[in-house]
Amino acid sequence: MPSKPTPITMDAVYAAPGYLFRRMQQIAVALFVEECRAFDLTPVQYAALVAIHTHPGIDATRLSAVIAFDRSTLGSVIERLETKKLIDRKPSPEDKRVKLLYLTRAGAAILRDIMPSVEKAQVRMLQPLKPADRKVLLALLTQLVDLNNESSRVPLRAEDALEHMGRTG
Amino acid sequence: MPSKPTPITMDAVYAAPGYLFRRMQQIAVALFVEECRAFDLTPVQYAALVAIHTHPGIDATRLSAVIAFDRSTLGSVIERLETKKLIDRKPSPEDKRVKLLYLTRAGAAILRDIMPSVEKAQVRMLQPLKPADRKVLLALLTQLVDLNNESSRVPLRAEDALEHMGRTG
DNA sequence: ATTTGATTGACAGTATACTGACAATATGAC
DNA sequence: GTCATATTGTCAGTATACTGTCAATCAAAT
Repeated sequence: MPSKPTPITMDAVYAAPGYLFRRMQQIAVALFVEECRAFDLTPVQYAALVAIHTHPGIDATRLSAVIAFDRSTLGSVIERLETKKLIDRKPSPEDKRVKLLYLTRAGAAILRDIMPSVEKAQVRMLQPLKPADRKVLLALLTQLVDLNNESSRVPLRAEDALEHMGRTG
Repeated sequence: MPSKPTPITMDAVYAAPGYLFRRMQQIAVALFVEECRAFDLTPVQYAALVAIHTHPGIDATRLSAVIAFDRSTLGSVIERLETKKLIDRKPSPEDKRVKLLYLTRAGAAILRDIMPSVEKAQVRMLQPLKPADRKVLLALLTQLVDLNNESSRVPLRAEDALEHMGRTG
């Protein structure tokens, strides 16, 4: 027999995981921006800086794999970081297509200084839950993101994305 | 004594709730778009259609409160829905500033037809988890979004947002 | 060596998001 | 009735996201 049609109600929207993830993401960004206002860095820019810090001399394509951000989007992010003089872009001697990314002194400094604020924002996101529940949510969310990795447009390719990079960096 | 500085590693980024929420939101959108490709509707457009369906004659400001979307953003969303002839915008007889929103026949039809695909996408998002874990995650996420409501730029104001609407709609 | 195919960074186009501002309009105080 | 204030929709500006395309370049096959 045919299954009954889903009722069209706002409650169905409010209870949909997709809606909840969207809301939570917006809340997360709002808290991050609020805590880090003094540094004028967005969550994306912050993640890019961390990745360049831990992988000096990475190129844009590999950076996009390491933080799972869209390659096209990353272009403008990198441009903004360069304008703010937080990173340097140097042409690769081995591959004329590639531009290698490095933190400037200012970039390394802002990254060091922003950490406590970033921490505060991350704590605030889960603060309303009981400590035990925070752990459960975080564990399940980590699992879910990992298991859904291939469903995203830009799957995360953490360290293995760097296998083919030069050994000099 | 001073607390030790947070180490700057990618693992810290990968484990940060804000990063996980961003990833999961991107995955959720990708799955929604994939399942609903035939209807050419985004998650945001879908939510707006549902809200207009359940609140015919709502105006843009109240719509933004009911689905917790930014008022500025909603302007272009409404415009796109109008271009697709899924909604009508009629001036309010009571308030010359206000434009009231209604589903067209095509809008009501697409909403009815898209429901199974939306359902499928929502199921797929949590599919990788064990059934019991899905419930736990959804419950905690619902709680967290609710408790963080005031931290978002556009807090959700569900039904009470409609208290001051005309009784005619 | 030349051709084929893949990769890199860039760009154009669309769609959320948020900030801050604005004119038109409505509401309340007086 | 008038003035101060608030609200509505709109717009400009910035920042992700994703799609698709492109020239330059590289790598691999022959």
